Amino acid sequence: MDAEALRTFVTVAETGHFQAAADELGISQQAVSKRIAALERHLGVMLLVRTSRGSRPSPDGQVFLPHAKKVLAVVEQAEQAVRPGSRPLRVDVLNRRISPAQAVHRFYRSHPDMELDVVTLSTENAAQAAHAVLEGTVDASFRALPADQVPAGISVERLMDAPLELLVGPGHPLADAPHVSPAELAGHRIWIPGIMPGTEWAAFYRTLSEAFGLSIDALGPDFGPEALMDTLAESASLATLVGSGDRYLWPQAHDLRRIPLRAPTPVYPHVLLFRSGDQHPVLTGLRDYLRTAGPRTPHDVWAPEWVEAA
Amino acid sequence: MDAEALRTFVTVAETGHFQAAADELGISQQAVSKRIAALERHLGVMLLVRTSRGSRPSPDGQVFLPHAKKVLAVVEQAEQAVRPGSRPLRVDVLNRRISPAQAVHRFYRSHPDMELDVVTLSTENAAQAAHAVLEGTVDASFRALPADQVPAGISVERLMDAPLELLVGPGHPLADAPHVSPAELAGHRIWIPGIMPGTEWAAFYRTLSEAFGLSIDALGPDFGPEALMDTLAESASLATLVGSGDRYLWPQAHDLRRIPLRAPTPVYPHVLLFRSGDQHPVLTGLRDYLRTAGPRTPHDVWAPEWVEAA
DNA sequence: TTACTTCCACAACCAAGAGTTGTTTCTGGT
DNA sequence: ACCAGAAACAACTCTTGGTTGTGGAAGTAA
Repeated sequence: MDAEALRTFVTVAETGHFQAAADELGISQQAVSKRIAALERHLGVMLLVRTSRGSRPSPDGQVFLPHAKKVLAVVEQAEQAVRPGSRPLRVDVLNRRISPAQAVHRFYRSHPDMELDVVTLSTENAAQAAHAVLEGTVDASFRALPADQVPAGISVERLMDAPLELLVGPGHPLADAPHVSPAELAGHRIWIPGIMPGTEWAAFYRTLSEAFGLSIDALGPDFGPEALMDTLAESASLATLVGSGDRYLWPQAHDLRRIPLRAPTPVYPHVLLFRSGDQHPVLTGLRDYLRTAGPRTPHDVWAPEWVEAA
Repeated sequence: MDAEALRTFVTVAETGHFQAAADELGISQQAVSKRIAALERHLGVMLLVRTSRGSRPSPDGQVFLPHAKKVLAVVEQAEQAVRPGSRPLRVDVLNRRISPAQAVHRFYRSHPDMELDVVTLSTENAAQAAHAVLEGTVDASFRALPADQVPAGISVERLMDAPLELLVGPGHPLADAPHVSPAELAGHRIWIPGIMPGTEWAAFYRTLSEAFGLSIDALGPDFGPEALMDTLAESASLATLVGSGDRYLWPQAHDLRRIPLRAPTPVYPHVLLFRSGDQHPVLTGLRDYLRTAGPRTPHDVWAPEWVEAA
């Protein structure tokens, strides 16, 4: 029992002619004849009375007609329920303060009709996030997934390189530097509490420290960004790294300084993961937006080799 | 969008395994895989999450699952609505007194579960009744249709030969004869009021009268069977012909006599018309019943040559 | 009647689809 | 490292649904 057969029967019943139904459906009269014959054979009853001036439903056809319409309506509802774009796009971000979340927010403000939800998966690492995308728990996820860990069925697009900035208190030796190079950071203590082993951002900071000979300290409990900033503000030697687009609320209150890194500029490569072939219009809209209207990446950037090339 | 595809999806969702669904549906695992893939391609979304321990519905699949079940239920209702046997069989008879109506009545009494309606079409003749059958207005009709007038799509089965009997009043010369041959009726006036030209029974009586040299008088208005019997009872010369199984209520009250015709026995050949391939169980039941348990036809019968042979 | 038109079914053909078996890949458990 | 289970992929066959061309039945007009 095929929906097209039912649609054909309904069309013939409504037009009264096989040829008219064929025109409406864009097929030949003979195809209509075959479809009707197959449907009648399947049901075991004659649905249409053929005359030399057209066709009309037989008594059984009159009984069947409303049922056929009902089936078509229910089928339409079923397709509508899962049509790509019928529900908001679910985008996963590591946390709501980092630059991808800000970019998604900008996208939403400029496209209010594009429905989306920003969620934060409690996944261990990028590979697990990729699985969540694959399973449909979320539709897309901003991660820094190593290129050789991209599972089948997942597409990646490196849409945002977030330049790193040094965050220091007013007593720090670099507090008034207009910018600083990664190599100049060697010897300074960089403290990033709360790094969880096995995550892709742990791997990012490890690769970064190895590339420039930095000492990045991940020890100590993570009491949250406020405690971190309190500590930074009072310390003359501690510093931390943040993304230039990250949204921290109170740096001004502590007189903290953001010092851009240059020559080269280390960037955190935010890669968008999504199901290959996903046709959700908000997904394509978001990708287009970030590709064109996203923040401009400076020249002379550094990123781990293991991320997918742009 | 095929019902089988939906059924496959529902089965996989319920069993959790492609192979289990394949077993349940009686197809191969690969066929299930193809059906699901085609459905997902049609809808544009992924419905099932494949793992190494089976499959479960994705978020979109969970949304789609109840819709799929709904479609299947509505399809089942639609098929049920026109399933052969789901409505009473409509059988047309010339009128409710003649022997086919009586036989159908006996069939119904011995098979109370076989639902049927006995109707009387106001059609002109057998050819029009055949059209009514073809169009589904009725499912079957007892007629005496000439073999060369059977339209395409109509099957015929000669199920009942109704022997004719002479109906006379007590004063008629043949009133006390145990039986009479058609040839002996030559010279007697046989009066059958209400014969309508163009009907197949008019043709029957014409053929009969020509075959045996009878004078069958069709003149005069038809005041109904009661008036006919009144007239017969009072006449010493008038006679009429009735089927042996016909049900006339008051012959005894008028002291009318039924004289069987023999050597040969003229029979009215009641042929059942029905749509070729009609699978209505009551139709097959009725045909079986009449073929086996119907009234026995005497030897040495006469019938018009133009009816279909048994 | 005879032609002509309309409407649908049938026949032959062709490409796409749906089924099959055999094989591969992936994953999780031992 | 190996093995077992699950689903996908590949190659093939055969059915199906589409096409074009044609034919038959019924109404219509000359």
